[in-house]
Amino acid sequence: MYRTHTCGELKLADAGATVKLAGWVQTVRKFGSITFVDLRDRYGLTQLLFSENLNTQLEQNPLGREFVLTVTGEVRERSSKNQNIATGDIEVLVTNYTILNKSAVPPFTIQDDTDGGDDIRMKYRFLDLRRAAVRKNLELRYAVNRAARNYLHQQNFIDVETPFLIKSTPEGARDFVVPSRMNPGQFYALPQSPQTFKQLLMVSGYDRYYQIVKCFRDEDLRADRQPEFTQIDCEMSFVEQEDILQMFQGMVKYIFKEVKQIDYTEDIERITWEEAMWTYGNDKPDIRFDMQLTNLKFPATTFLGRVQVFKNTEEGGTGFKVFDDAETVLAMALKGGAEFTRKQLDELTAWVKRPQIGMSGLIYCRYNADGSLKSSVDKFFDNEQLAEWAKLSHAQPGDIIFLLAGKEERTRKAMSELRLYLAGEAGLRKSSEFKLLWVTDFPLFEYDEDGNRWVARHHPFTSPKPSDISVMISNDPAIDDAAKYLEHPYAGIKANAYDMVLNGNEIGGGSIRIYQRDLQEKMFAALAMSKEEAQHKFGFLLGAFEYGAPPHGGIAFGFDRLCAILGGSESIRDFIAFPKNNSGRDVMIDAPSIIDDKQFEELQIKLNLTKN
RNA sequence: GGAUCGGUAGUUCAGUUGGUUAGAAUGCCGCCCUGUCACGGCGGAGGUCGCGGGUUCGAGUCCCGUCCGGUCCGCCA
Repeated sequence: MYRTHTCGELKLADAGATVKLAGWVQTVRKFGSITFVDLRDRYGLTQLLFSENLNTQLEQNPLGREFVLTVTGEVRERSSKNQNIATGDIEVLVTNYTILNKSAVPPFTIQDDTDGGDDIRMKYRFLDLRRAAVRKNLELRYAVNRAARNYLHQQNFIDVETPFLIKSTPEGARDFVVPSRMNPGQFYALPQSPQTFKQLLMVSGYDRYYQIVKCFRDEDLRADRQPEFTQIDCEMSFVEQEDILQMFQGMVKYIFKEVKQIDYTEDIERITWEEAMWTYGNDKPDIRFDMQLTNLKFPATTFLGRVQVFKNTEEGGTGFKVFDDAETVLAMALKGGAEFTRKQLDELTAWVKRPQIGMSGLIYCRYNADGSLKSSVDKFFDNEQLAEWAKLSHAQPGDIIFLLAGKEERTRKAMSELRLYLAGEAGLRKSSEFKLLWVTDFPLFEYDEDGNRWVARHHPFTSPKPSDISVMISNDPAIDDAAKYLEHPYAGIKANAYDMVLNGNEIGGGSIRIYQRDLQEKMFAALAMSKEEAQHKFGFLLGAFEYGAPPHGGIAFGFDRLCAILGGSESIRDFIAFPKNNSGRDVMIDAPSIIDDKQFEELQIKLNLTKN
């Protein structure tokens, strides 16, 4: 027997007991004739005391960091206790020890505040995973997994596994493909999500399905995006949007309670996509803080019924060319911002001019504590006009108002980024505070100017809002004049889709699906997919819809991202045991890699690299 | 595909205007130490400054290219 206890469980009450422990040497503190060793395992640290009778053995078999030991000894109360660790009241007086395995000197210290950088820690991830800080993240991940399963099980969901080797349907993200040896020249694709399979399970009558499942997308990575990632994938039959929202806000609240001991009792706010874009310039707004946008000018084609503050050029304009030429002008007040120095404002201006943001400038208007207004565009606007901006953007004395002008989409995005940046700087984005939000009523279609066709904003199985189904059925999707796509009836069709947003991150998204063959065919046609193409790619689904498909809908949560946010981190890599790096590589096992000629031969594949 | 930051001792980093033998901390090795827990004290070893080219009397430092890593834009139904 290697051990009777773990390194995290011995307490003062165990004093006098003879125990065996096994674990890794964290530190050796030699002290003349006695030696202290901190022994570590998954459960904690226990101090071992080697007294002088073991010195001969220690000289012959010295201990080093990360050596694997099993020790026998007596639990004793410490003469000087350590309040910082759970086992700090006791130590184990070692009578006998065995080195089970030696260790090379690790390239970085295996401690919470390690001296290792990301690069070296990823290369030696198996050592990094020994650190309590990383282990806690994986424990949190397991807790979220357990909570989700418990909740869904209680709600009568069944976990059904779906295949990983499926058919490529190049719609949306790029597929990872796998060559088939037995079918030369043909390829499987790895699923971007089990979407069609879970819909088929609905047709099969499994009316509540879930799976915590790997999904694969061959797209560029980010701190919060990996090529293989995990979703909590769910689908239900005989449901409307409201049923789904209730069921899954219940799940998220349950996870908060189980994992973070947070009672999220308040109602989860809801906002339509259009409202979100109008108010926050973003379809996944962070609502932990206010700082709403004020639309002073906007294209007449959108947000009908809203009043523009700035006149268009045809109507005389404002005299300020930047505003007159702009499609959109947005304003946003920042609390206490009147204190900003010229240097800070210059830095903010440089910040919005970065290519990633791409604005040509930042206009500000100080609302000083004494009530006076001072703007960077004073010569174009009088005090009365500045006062109106202040009023519309709900600025108070002591605040500053920022204005951005330009093309609608870019300006919205820029202001949204500025909002998040300023809030972050002001400490309004605390990782310990959680705020959920449902975003609903997304547009069903987006217009792809290059392809002169509609593309599905969510995916092609998303149903329109019930009230928009007739609009879709009775109109031809064809567009004659690309410039006037916004006037096409399809531009206004809303999807029966919803996203769950947590602290400005999309953690889940789903929709009520199409379950009638004719509507699904109309959708494929709208996406410029021929009948033959639709039959080739999705014939199995269209066929299944003819055999009694029930109304159904579902949602998928980004499991890694949810864990990261609950753990207070920006990066999902900290919550994945063996993540990929920026270029999609696993630097520990050095994958991907070249394969043997024999493998190419079996697959009847020849390389034809066109670059390098 | 693009932007940007970084690459110097095992590790994390500093390195001034281009100028003598490239430093610190930590880790590692040796000696000392019976109550430490970030132990302490003394001593020591450890460097192809990512790689290639260029400018220069002289390059860690400047220029060009390239590789690797981080972050972001595009992309991610």
